[in-house]
Amino acid sequence: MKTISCMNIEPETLYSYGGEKKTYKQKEIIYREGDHATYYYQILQGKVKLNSYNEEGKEFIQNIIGGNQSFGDSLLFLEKFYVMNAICLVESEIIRLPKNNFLELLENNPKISLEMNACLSQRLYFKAIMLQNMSSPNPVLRLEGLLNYLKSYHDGDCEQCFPVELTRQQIANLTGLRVETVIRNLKKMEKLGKLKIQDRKILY
DNA sequence: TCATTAATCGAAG
DNA sequence: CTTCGATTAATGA
Repeated sequence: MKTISCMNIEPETLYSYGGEKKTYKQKEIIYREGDHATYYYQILQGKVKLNSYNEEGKEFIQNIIGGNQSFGDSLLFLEKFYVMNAICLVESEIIRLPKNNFLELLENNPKISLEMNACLSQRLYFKAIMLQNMSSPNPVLRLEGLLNYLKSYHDGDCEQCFPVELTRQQIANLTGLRVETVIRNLKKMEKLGKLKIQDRKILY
């Protein structure tokens, strides 16, 4: 399984185009739903959550991303507004580059531009798979879909040693299930030998 | 030690 | 499946 390194531009390159490093505190909001997309963001360290809320006020997490990954970039080629919020789960170091500078960077660096295409394609691909799994009425399938998705970001090739660093609540918000349902089905999957649980840590 | 947050469980709808 | 209520474990001030 190939690791998704979506995207990882050399920090030096970003700086030379006017990128600036910024440290966000835990729970700090990077941008909100409805804001204009004006920056390209790349995480150096930390964890960022992309979420939105449904009409009942329940949180739905679109994704949780970590080091060396970018976000907010899919809208840089359009004149649209964000459809989700970006919030730091922990203190994070993030480089942000103004939209126009980013586009200029791509123009001058065909190689990076190509990577960008590959990156966006890969996201579309996994989004499609996620969508299928998440629309399943079977909770085990939803969980499996999410776990496969998360694992695709992971490097190792070993069986059942990929640690899922999410709380049960986050998994619930990611799959649209309730915490209890997540817990119960995770146990069911453990019995089926699909994953292991050690000290509450999920190994997939 | 007190308070808060996360994980679990059992029972009912 | 979800909701409710209650217990227990883990973490931090």
